[in-house]
Amino acid sequence: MGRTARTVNGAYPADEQGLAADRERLGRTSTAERVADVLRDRITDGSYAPGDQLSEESVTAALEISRNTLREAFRLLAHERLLVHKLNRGVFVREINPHDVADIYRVRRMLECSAVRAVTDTSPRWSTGLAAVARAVENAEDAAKRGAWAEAGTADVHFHRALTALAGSPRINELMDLLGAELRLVFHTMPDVRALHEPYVPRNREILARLQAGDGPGAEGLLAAYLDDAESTLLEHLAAERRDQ
Amino acid sequence: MGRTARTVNGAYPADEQGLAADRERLGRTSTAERVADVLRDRITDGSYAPGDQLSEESVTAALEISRNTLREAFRLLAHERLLVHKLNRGVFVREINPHDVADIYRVRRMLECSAVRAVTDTSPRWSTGLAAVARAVENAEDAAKRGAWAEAGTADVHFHRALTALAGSPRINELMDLLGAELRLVFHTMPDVRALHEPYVPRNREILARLQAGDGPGAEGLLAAYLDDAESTLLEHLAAERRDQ
DNA sequence: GCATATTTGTCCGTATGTATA
DNA sequence: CTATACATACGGACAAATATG
Repeated sequence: MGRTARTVNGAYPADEQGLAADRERLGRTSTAERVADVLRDRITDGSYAPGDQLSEESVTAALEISRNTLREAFRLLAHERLLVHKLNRGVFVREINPHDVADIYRVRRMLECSAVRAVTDTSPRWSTGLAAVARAVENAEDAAKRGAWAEAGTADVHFHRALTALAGSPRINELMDLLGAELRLVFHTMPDVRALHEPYVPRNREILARLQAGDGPGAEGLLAAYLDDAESTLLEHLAAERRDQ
Repeated sequence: MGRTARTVNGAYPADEQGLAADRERLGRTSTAERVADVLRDRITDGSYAPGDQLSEESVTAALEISRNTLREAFRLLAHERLLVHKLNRGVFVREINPHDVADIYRVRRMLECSAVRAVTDTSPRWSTGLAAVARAVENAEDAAKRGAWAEAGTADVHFHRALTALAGSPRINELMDLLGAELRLVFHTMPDVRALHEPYVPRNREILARLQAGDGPGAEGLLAAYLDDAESTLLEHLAAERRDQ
């Protein structure tokens, strides 16, 4: 997750004028934001399942905070689409439906393909960005070798985030973080994480190779195929799960 | 603004499972959201200028609401990037800098060009979307004829929103709404709104014509040139304004 | 359908911490 | 350095909506 790159206010350092002053404040967060961090981890690691209600009373008791503070944290996570706020009923862990998955991949196709297509040569302009992509590929390969498929999934999210980061846009990076967090909600319901991630490890390596050769459009073709396949896999799984219930 | 299309929770109807139940709740909003609506209007119409602080005390007194409720509204608007939240200092109306403008246009180029390029024929698949684009063009032409340049600016925002809406993605639509609101913050500092909008009215008409002919790539070329020019104009204005101060 | 219990929505008062003149 | 103003966070209270029996 690129979340660590964000500052206290959710903005990226480049957005601010006073960089030095910003760095000084980097470690400081409000209680609500720290609470949101805790809850976000619980949600993305599956401790809270999609559809679960987070009652104000239980969470305030567990974390020893006031209701007002917790409600601010809820707002933050609702904006990240990890929680849904139902008026007078409370907040619930977001449930991703097939329509959401289709839209997430629609957006990813637009953003990732645009970013990758712009790579048209082997100039050093892309070198730092491609280094991040390469690191993600290596991490995925390493995790796959060790059979750590959850870790491979994380590396895969990093890989795609690094691809869109080639565009150099703070707003796009932030959006990709949100989409990645949403997708984790789905990944967590998948029974066989290995089958989900294994095929994509070598394909990511191929995409990287094209980019390193300065062939953005070629990489775009592979990437589009990748995204279509990944979307189909998730949608089939969701349909199967719905039949079971 | 496409804001009217959004439901209480900020999600689009298509995101939810129970559409009927959703419609029932469409009119209902929390106090915090109604407060956010009021403040949003005040910000986008310029009553609050960029950089202004919105102190909790003055706003709670004016609107007769509690600080807790106001703080929830602040969170909403901070997420829309209309306010910036500075820890222990309060909330301020967002000030857009050149770096922001460059990024906004970078994102717009990616989204709008992708959406437009996908139009490859004259099939009815695009007809409803293109009708919305056409309406925006007509509204802009009508406003220009009457010399209502602020209105023409609004129609221009609608035009571009309608272009990206061709992609059919709720998430992209929402993102464009946010970018549009941010851009209004800049538009409002421009001294000559006529010079800003007038040249683009006929260019929008041209883009529409290409799309109606099923020539998405052709429209994309015109659109890219449009966005480059608009970005340059805004950046030059911001630079000039900075010199004045 | 009704009455009750539970939970959220909203407000207030206050104590503490932080920034700025 | 002090004083002032303001934001942060807490806890209690009651109203309003919802869920449950």
